Amino acid sequence: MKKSLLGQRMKAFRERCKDLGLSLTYQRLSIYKALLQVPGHPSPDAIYQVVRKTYPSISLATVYKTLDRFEKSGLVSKVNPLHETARYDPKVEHHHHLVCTECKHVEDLDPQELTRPLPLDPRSLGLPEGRCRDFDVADYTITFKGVCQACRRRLARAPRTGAGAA
Amino acid sequence: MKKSLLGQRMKAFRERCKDLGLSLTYQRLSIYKALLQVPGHPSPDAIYQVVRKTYPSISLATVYKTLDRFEKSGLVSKVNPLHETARYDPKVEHHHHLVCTECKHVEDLDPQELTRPLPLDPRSLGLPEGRCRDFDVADYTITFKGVCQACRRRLARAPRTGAGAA
DNA sequence: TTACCTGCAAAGTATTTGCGCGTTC
DNA sequence: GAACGCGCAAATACTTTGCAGGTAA
Repeated sequence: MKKSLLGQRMKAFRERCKDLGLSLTYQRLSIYKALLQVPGHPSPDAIYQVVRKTYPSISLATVYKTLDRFEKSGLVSKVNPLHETARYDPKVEHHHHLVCTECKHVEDLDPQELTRPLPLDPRSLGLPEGRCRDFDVADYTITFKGVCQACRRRLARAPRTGAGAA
Repeated sequence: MKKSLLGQRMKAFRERCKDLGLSLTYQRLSIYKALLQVPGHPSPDAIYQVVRKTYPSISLATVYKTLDRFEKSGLVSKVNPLHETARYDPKVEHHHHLVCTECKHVEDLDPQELTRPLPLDPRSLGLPEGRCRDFDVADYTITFKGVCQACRRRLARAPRTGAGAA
């Protein structure tokens, strides 16, 4: 990442934090900077290892807490999973998933069910040439995120209370 | 799941195991059956809880080992993640991912980069009516799985040895 | 000054592993 | 009978939490 762009992003980050009422600490600044600089979507530990070089006293717990704070504030996104633990599916053929963001329930969706069929071959999906050259793409899956019927009903009865909801 | 279909699937499973040289134990049979019966893509623990009702002496470790074995044999698929630990991304806008199945490296792909643009609204993607009614879909992400350039090179130099590769 | 944030250490949860006994083939 | 698979318990990995002292605003 170019130095000027990095500076620009860091500046935007500072402002965003201010708006959100988040204190600007060197830990937060360096964690965010590491996230911008480390390619490939680092894990909390990977970020910790990077930040530690500059601030040896930082703790892994702080990195976890901070990333969680950032995510809840919409400053970063968690690549992962809608569900953190392993989940298995007896279906091994190419298919997509509907995941409930509330209860983590997962439903399968057969590609044939799509009324606007998509090509099976990921290359035909419009991946730019350059990316295909770098990345030998073998397969793709669409993950639809939403709220299932049961959860919608439950939420309607007992909606999220307080002003906490971002 | 209808009883007849279940029986049919179990039969196919037995045959598949035989072909693969996997011993047929009641643990494996009941774990696979639970996977077919429990909706929503159960976790190892959820499967354990189900199987335990019938075979109280089964251990959770066996469930883990068995599911792993099944996955490596192509009998089941892991819904999750290409990477088990948390991974963060500074980008919060709607975007897709390219994930290297070897090193777990993740790259972002902007929807605009697709030469064949897809609608932003997941409903326009051809989700069948019925599913939309049940599931209030808010968003979708495409995950392209493949092997990155660095890993391709590495594999070319030191290809997977032995007959283990399925 | 005061509320917010950090580091530490301990706890919690998820998953893996080594090993001796039991079962399948 | 030999190879394979199982249950147990301990180990490991990842993540969260409570609290006392430190820091930003």
